[in-house]
This record gives sequence, C-alpha cells and structure tokens, in this order.
Amino acid sequence: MSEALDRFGVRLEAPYFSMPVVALARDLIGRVLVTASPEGVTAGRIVETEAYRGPADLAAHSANGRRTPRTEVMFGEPGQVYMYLLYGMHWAFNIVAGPVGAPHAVLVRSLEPLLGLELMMQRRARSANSLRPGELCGGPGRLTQAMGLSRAQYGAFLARDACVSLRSGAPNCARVKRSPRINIDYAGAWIAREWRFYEQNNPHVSVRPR
DNA sequence: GAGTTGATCACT
DNA sequence: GTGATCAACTCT
Repeated sequence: MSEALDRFGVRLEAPYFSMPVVALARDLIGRVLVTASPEGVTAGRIVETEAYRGPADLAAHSANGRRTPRTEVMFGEPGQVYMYLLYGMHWAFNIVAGPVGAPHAVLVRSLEPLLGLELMMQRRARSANSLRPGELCGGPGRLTQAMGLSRAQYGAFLARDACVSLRSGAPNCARVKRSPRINIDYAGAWIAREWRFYEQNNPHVSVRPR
C-alpha cells in the first residue's frame, strides 16, 4: 500500500508540523492527504487552508485560551488531527501546529481529488444528489465526508497513524494566493488577517464571498 | 433560507 | 445539573 502511494511523495514526519502555523498553512498547499479504511484508500491534494492562531486570534476555537475537551488536542503536540462538528452536521479536519502549549491549528478547506474517486462519490452521494467536479472535496464539510474523516480521527498523529497521513506531493509549482478567512464574522479585528491560502485558478477551491 | 446537534456558557 | 444559544457549512 505504501508503495502505491509513493507517487504522492514521501510521508511527512513529525518535525514538519512544528513550523509556525501561518507558514504551515501556506506550505500545506500542494501536499497530499491520504486516508485508508476498510472501504478503501482515498487521497487528495490540498488546495485551500486557513491558519488559526489562538489564544490571541479571536477566530480560533482556542481564543482567549479556551481549553475544553474539544480544543484540548490543540494544546498538545503538533501534527495531530483536530476534528470538530460544525452546525451539527459537518465535520471539519484540522492539523495541529506547534509548539506544545500553543493552541494553533490549520483548517484544511479543500482538496483536489487524486485517488479513490469512486469511493468519494459513494460517500458524498448520500447527501448530495448531483456532484460536479469541484463539489466532491471543495469545502471543509465536503472533503471530510469524501475522505471518510470524522470524530474517530480526533487526536490521530499524522506522522504515524495507519488511517490518515500526509505526503509531500510534487515540488511546489502552485501559484498560492492569500485572502481573509471565510465566515468568521465574530472575530473583530482578526477578520482582516490574510490567513487563508489557496491555489489560484484551481476549480476545487471553495468559492465563496470575501 | 432551512437544517441539525454537540459544545459551551450562564445560570442554579 | 439544566437550559439557551450558537457554530471555521451544505444543499435546495
């Protein structure tokens, strides 16, 4: 299985995840997220991310140092998965950044599907009647559904977990743009920070206002 | 514009 | 412990 994934580059090791969170969000564009389950293997290239940098960042769940069972993983080692449920319906996939004690994380907003498209469509078809290409993994809730990610992955270590991992991807030739983050109207002055990163002209980037 | 439910918070 | 409020969204 590992050999079959070599075309997506090498697996990213633990030290990779300790870079500062905004740099990590930028660097993750073009990397490849892989999940494995009894249903099969799926993979997608990251094309849209957002950095959240608590406790100062009012957009972050860890704003003002809020430390609860939900946010706990963000205070731990970088390279772990932070999953949370949105609007009672959709799971969102985040990567914890370092250092330990600093509750930083990167939200992965969109993927370009690479592997296991049939399985992705099967999983997605349960909630969407029609699926144009960008609708398979374009958006935080869509990509978790397509990749089979949910509560079970909370706290998984990307550098060593059997079910979820990151690959280095091709050398980064992508044109990366930045913008303010999406739907954080409650975050005051932090709304303006350009901590969203995306690949220019990629049809899988979730296109939304702002 | 509606849907959906766990987490969080302000109260006892 | 209890109840109210709301959310880093998706689909029609």
